[in-house]
Amino acid sequence: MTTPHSPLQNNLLAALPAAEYQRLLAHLELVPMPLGEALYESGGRQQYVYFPTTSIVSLLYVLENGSSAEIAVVGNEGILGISIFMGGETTPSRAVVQSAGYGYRLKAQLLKNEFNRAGPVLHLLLRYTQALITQMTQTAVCNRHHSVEQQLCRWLLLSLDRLSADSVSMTQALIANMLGVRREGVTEAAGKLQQKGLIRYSRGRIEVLDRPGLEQAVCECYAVVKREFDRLMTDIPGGGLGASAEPEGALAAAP
Amino acid sequence: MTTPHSPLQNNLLAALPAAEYQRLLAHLELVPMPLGEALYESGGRQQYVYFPTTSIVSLLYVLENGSSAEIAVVGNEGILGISIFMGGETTPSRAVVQSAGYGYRLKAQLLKNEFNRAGPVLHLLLRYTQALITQMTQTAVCNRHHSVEQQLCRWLLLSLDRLSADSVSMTQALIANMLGVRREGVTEAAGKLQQKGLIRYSRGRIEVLDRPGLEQAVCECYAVVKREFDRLMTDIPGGGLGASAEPEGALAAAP
DNA sequence: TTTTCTATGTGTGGTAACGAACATATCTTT
DNA sequence: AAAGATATGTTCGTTACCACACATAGAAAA
Repeated sequence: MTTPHSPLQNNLLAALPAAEYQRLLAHLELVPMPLGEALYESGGRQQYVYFPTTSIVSLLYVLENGSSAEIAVVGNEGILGISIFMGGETTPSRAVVQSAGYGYRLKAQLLKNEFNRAGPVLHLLLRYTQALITQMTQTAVCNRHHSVEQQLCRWLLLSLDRLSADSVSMTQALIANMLGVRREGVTEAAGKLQQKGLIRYSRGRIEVLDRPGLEQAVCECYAVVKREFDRLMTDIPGGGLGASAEPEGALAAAP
Repeated sequence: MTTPHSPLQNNLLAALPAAEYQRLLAHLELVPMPLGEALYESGGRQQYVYFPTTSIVSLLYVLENGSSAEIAVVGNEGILGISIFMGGETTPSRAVVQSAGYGYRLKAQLLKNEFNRAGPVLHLLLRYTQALITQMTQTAVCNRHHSVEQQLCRWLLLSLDRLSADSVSMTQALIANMLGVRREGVTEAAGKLQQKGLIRYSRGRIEVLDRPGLEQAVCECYAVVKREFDRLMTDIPGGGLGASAEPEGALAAAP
């Protein structure tokens, strides 16, 4: 059986005005994203940006001693490779596929050109980036103040939102790696959640049995992130920062 | 005695091409930034953006239970109010003056207008934002993996860099609030650093005695952040910092 | 001076997470 | 069915940080 794939499964692409979408469409390339694949390495130049549709990708920072910490999760709501348009070209973090699936990729230069038209694409990407920033900062806060159990809840809910599903394939060891904690810590936390009847766990598959219950158990960090994404990524003002459209200043960068 | 103030003490303003700087200059308003003042509240609409010159400002997230965590530090290298041009208008965090001093403020709408010209101001601000993102993500990593002592070192070095000084006025209680740890934890960590002869501490004043030693004691996080700031904020393609005094062109982006 | 803040140092006991080693369970392969 | 691999569960001693209480010491005010 073949699932029908469409770039519109990615919310950012789906939010583009028709003209911009049409311009990009021909250059979007469907690619499988197998578990564990590294889309970007720390400091590496990025040839493509990725728009996940059915996959989830983690932004990870790997310490010198080998341990790691997740900085953010990106799924069908977002894009990988923000440093392309932010101007830095690279970042010190890695991007690793955390849940296998598909996505579309686009040559970095093409996105840059589109961004430099200073139109709706720019505004959409910047709003997304701000939402991503919120996720990152909330990760910092959560790392400081909340228990492994709470963080597991947050991670689960954020991941499920990005998969539009109620179960995720992921071993406890992998999750521990993302959260930057011990595998045993995840086992213990997951055990507690299971006892409470919130999830069911079995060999690399987590099913959420009681989503409202999970949302009860999670720390405030989840809601903060979710609220910001909702606020920033819906109700996008008609393609203009503040003042109404003023194409006079639009620049540059020959398409 | 009157210290001479100039907007050029802020690196972002100093990096602007002459034309852009001239446009903004008349609207820049010198303001004192007293210790503890909140420039922005969580979720509050922001009327101004701020360019610190001799002050440092912390971006803080305050939890429901009242404890807090610092997300980033902004000094004379940066700007406060990135959500103005990113498009979200607000953020869930607060901005609190951590070290008293001065800065220049600018009406939010004026910066927005300048940003929307999609010229060098846009590129400069986005590069700065990317550097800030690195600081935020590294904070998340550091919170997860490093000791209070290491984090104190990082905090000290980042703050001193932003003050261009070798001492900072700050009680241990305040620092604890920033780092999101107990005051006693800071006392203990500071005591160790003092024993090692790296700093001298006395009633709200920290002097760095051995900066190389501090850089030895700090975790990798400091270097990662510093390196990114250096990389992104110097050698800006198409004008500004690091480049020769050639304010022309500037429209970057198209190689 | 003495008093009164405020800042810093210290001590005690509790807890969450850690590192390491090991036990059990389930899936895959032969 | 047996063997092997992988995933999960459990235990134990250790450590870093916590919360709370309280002691000391500078600075400022009386």
